[in-house]
Amino acid sequence: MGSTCDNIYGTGLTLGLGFSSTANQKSRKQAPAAIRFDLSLSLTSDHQIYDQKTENKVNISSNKDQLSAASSYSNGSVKRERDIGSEVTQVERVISSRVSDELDDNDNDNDGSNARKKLRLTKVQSALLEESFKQQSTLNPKQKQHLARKLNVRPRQVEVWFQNRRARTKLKQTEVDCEFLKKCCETLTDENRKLYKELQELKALKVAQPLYMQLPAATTLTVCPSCERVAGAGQNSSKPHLYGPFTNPSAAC
DNA sequence: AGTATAATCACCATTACGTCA
DNA sequence: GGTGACGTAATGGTGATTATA
Repeated sequence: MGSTCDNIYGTGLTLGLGFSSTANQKSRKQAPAAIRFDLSLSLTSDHQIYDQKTENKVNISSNKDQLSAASSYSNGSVKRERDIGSEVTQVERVISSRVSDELDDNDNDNDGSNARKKLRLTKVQSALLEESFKQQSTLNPKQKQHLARKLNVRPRQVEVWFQNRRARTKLKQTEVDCEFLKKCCETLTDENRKLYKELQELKALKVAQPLYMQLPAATTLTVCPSCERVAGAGQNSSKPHLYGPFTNPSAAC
């Protein structure tokens, strides 16, 4: 066991965690992780994170950028600790997460720059994720862990992939809905145009044949049950049919 | 039992990286 | 080789819900 400092802040390293120890309300998700990190982990003099509970040590770089990246990734695994329900302690999870994160950093961080590294999933990984998504679009923590192990990626990456996948699905569905509504709108506009035209024809008919005005009061315009048009006497089939009380509606068409 | 606080999660908007034409 | 468009991995913020003190 290496000699330990009282806490990580006693090392003199600037961690660059991106938040202060007084929890920022807008990023309260991050603050607790920082507090736990502070309380349960120490930085040994030989640049190792030391967990007093499990007596585990993790080699880390003193490069503040790497520490910062590891912290943000470990944050994801800390917050899921309660739901996983395994016997592994929370700190062990932090440690193991950090180990894998560190490996990831080593894989990706060749130049030691602070640039965001974007991992490209392989076709096999994407296919497996897609397959899982087909079965269910959300994963519980256990499934997430399992899938992450299977794919050899971080659980957070699986989580992110599913989140983005749901967003893509939603976007596609929105496009489909939009297209459908557009068609509905076109149909209704068409229908409206036809009805307006019929109305104009009826108005013209009313002016040309004032006889209708002399019909008994009981006379009403009726919709022809066959063609669902307003029926009119003496019209051809393409025009509205108007029939009176003594006209056989079925004969109108 | 009611309340305040913290933790977790899904969702969303946005950013930034990798690829391709 | 430079560049813009595009797909998508990753990030940060927010509201809702749940657990805990």
